[in-house]
Amino acid sequence: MSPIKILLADDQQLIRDALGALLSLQADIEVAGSCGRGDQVLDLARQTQPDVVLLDIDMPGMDGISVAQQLKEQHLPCRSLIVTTFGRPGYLARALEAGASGFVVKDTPASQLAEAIRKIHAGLRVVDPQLAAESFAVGPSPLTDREKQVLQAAKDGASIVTLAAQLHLSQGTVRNHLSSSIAKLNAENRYDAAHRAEENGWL
Amino acid sequence: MSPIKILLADDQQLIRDALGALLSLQADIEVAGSCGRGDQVLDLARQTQPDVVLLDIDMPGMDGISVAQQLKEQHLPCRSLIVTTFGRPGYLARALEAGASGFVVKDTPASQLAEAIRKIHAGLRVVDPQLAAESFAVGPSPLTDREKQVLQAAKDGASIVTLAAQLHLSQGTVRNHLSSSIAKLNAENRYDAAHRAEENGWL
DNA sequence: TGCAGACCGTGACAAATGTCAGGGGCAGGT
DNA sequence: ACCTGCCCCTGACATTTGTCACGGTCTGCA
Repeated sequence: MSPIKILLADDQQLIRDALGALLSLQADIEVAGSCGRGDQVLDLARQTQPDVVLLDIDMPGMDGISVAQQLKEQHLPCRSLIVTTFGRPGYLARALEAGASGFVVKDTPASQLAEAIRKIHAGLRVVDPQLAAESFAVGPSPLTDREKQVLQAAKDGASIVTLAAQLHLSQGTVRNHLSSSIAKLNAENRYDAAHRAEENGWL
Repeated sequence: MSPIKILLADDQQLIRDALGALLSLQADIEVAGSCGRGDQVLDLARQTQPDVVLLDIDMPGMDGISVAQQLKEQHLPCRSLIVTTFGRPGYLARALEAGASGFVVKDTPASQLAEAIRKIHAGLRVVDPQLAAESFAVGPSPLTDREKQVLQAAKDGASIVTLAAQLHLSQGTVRNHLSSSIAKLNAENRYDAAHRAEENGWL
């Protein structure tokens, strides 16, 4: 039987190298390539024809979930597995919608990662069980697109005028969006709201 | 020559396992143990007597910098190397003050990590050059202890009354500390200030 | 066609926040 | 003994922010 060819995408080179070393120890897994930018994955996948692509979420160029979606849409003959630091419910939901075949956090034991890759290669789906439960408990995002945008922009501590300028909106509108976000998330203020939304992976 | 014995401390098990696999490939390096909590490192170091301890900063129980300090203070016969995701100038300064022998970010190539371990074992210091430059450019933290505390507490979006209660201070005092922090950091408001302070590793 | 929901904007109000000018206490250094 | 710097508190003030009520546009759906 030929080995499972995988591709590694993570923005930290040490992690790429380390995961590569780890997975190469498995007799039935072969690392076909790796890169540190989301927008390089597609080209690399076309060149190397991997069976499974391991994707981090936080990457420059393009985030891992979008990459999974692109791989799906462009009918690349591979499946994707999200491997991320942050077990945020919203990420899981979005990843599955985007067509990812699996979702594990970076805190799982190495043996389970290899197992996950095999399962995905076999056509199964793999989802971190604890995260799945959390995801159901939290439910879907209550935020509208605009609210997401303003929270996204507010997260770093910009003032209203800055936000309004950035989004080409009036100050009043920005404040209304923020106000409704705050209400929906039971937050104390917009920063609290941005914080909570981010924790759930809704940004 | 006997191999260099190392200890791995990182909160994410997959990273521990992967780094272990990676470093075990080096003929002159041997992984003596690993753990995921800062407050377990000391005991483990006493048991396993490693030459070099690789420490992540973000860990439950105790952060990696404090662990390095403890190792130093208790005269354990080992040196410590901080291996972190975040290349923040303030972290570097604090790590060196705490007695760490090296500081690298997680996106250095694997070969350099092994080299860093060898150098540290040989008694040299290893510091990410780019980060060192940044550290000089940024300079030391301008914040007083109290200012650090209030920014720390403000970071997650709590209101003033909540902050005041947490720190057992009056609201006016909290606002004064925040105000001076904002001024020192050229920030727009306290969240912006907290954000900037965190980017520099001053929290 | 009408309705609901999301979007954009305005204006007004109350509350929270940032700023400033004080005052006093307590440590460390000259 | 004096000064300086940091801490703690107070009170007053202007600005920012959060909330609300309102009117308008557009889209999708029944």
